[in-house]
Amino acid sequence: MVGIKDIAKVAGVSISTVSYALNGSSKVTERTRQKIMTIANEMNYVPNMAARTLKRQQTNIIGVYLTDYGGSFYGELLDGMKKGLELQGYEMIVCSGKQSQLFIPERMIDGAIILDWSFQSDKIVHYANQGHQIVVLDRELESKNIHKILLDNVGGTCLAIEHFALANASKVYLIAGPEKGYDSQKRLQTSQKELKMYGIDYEIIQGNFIEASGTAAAEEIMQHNPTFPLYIFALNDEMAIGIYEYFKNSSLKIGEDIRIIGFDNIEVGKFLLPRLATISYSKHRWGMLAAQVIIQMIKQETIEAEQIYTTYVAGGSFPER
Amino acid sequence: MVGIKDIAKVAGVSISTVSYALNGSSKVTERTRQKIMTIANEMNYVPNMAARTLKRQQTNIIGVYLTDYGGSFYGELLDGMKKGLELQGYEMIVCSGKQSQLFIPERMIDGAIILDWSFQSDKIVHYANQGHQIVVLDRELESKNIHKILLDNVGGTCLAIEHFALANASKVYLIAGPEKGYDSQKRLQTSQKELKMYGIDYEIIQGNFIEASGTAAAEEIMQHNPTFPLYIFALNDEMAIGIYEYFKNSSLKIGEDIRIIGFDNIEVGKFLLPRLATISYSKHRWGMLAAQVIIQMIKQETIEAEQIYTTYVAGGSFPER
DNA sequence: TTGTAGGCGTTATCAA
DNA sequence: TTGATAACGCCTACAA
Repeated sequence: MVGIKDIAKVAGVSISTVSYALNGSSKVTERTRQKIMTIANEMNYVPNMAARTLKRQQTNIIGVYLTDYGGSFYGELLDGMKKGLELQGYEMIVCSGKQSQLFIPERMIDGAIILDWSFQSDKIVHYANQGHQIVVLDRELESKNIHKILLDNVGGTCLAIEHFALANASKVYLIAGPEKGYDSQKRLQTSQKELKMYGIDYEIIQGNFIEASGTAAAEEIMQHNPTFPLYIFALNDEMAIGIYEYFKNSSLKIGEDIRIIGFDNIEVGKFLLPRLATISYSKHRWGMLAAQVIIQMIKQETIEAEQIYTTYVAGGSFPER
Repeated sequence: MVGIKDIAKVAGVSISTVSYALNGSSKVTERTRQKIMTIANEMNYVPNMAARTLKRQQTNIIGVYLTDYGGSFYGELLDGMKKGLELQGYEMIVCSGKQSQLFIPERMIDGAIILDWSFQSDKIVHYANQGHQIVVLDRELESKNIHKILLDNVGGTCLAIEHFALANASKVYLIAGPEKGYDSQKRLQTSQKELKMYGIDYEIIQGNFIEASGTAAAEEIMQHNPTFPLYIFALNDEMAIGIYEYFKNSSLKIGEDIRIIGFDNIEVGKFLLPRLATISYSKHRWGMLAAQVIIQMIKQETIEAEQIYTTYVAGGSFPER
């Protein structure tokens, strides 16, 4: 492996001169710099990250933690983050799982963005207390070195319930997400509260935010001999897709007998037939914002609290009257 | 930050004793080890990755390179890789974009798995020649330190074309993927060759493997006043979904007037109405295999060439006679 | 069994 | 303007 030492030897200068030249210091003549740069290029020199990190005590890498890589949800969000980080000269790596959580105390990354309910809150707080910078997108955590950027689940849920009310639904089935999940909890709580307010009956079916659980939920509902039209609020789109799946070969028609609203506005929702009505928000902006905030934290700049707002997207799965 | 030096001070031993104890060397008494371990835990000691890497010259991290994070394609593949790597005590990070390609020469990662047509082949070869271990999933590259695990595009394409032939199609529209992409090229070439063999007429519409290009392709086809039923081979499922989108509000029905076969068997295909007929293969196995091979390369073990085989998945979008 | 010391590749301080 | 040298935190041969 070629290091600055080798370059120094070839160029006939000392290693410190090489270092200065490569790092654009004004302490070397333009001529020596040129010479050294040329040699470095010819020798395919690339600085050793470990050595540089050890000395600098920073990596310029931000770690993003996800529960898993599945689901069609993450794409836009990650693209947004990446763009935001690139703008500031930071790299992004995407991780998942317990082991890679160690990157934080190991100082492999300068900061972490977390959207991973399997990442325990006390661990996050623990790391933050040790001085690591963390942005959480999926829980409320008040602590030094932690900032949160949350989705306005309450607003989104209210929008959805409002539509059920306008449609004069007498009962709504709520397909819930994972019990530990923040977004999931928030959506469920708000749904219950709002439905009570409108005096609408409801029933909760436990799901876990993946398609299969939506299908299972639909099956469960059907076993209860429900009355039609059936009103379903799937607390995320993936489960709504699972519901479509269940009724695919049934004589019951989505948009007529079965009326569904989802949440998240994932890409494929718009390709469903009929289109899935859902709650939307800008995942791209969410990602950009998260990137911005983690950098501001690292640079010790002041940060203003932000939230991601939602809108209602109409679709044939929930016809307007 | 607490380092072995601090632990040594507290424990009243030298730093090397601490190091030995933590690394499970047999050069310390069980008692001192216990004592040191306890202290280390109490002090929340975590080894500094940069320092350790600098010394050991390896990170135990494998980098996976993707073109982007979008698309519902990657989930299973990454989960497979992660599982395979975990089994061997390696961590996985997912990267995208030019900048992060530097992780390779910087020695941030011990090896790379590439499924990213925007990663230039000559760069890959260059890195490999410098001794870096690389597995490619999206191109044919014969070189030292490079192994490839490819999808059997030829086999899959033959399966699809065979079905068009069996259906007595007289003309097939081929919706192509990105011109630079290996899988895309392979599928297109094989399609042409096979269709010629069967004496079936065809027309190529350029796409780029994303949904929108499928919709555009459908529009283009319709402007040609085609005869029905229309036979379409979408070289990946995402574009097939785009085609569904186009005909959603049309009087033409998919599975009757429009007969489609896709490629990849992505999750959502089975939720489409009618189900998308497609070419399937195990993404999970592909990921596991890639993980296995990169580790074997690092450990200098012998590796046997492998390929990922395909099967045909029937669906209402292409009714059997 | 434990301690001393040199080195991994860079950066940065201080002299020259 | 350049060069010698001491860190950064950890590992490990060698000495005690």
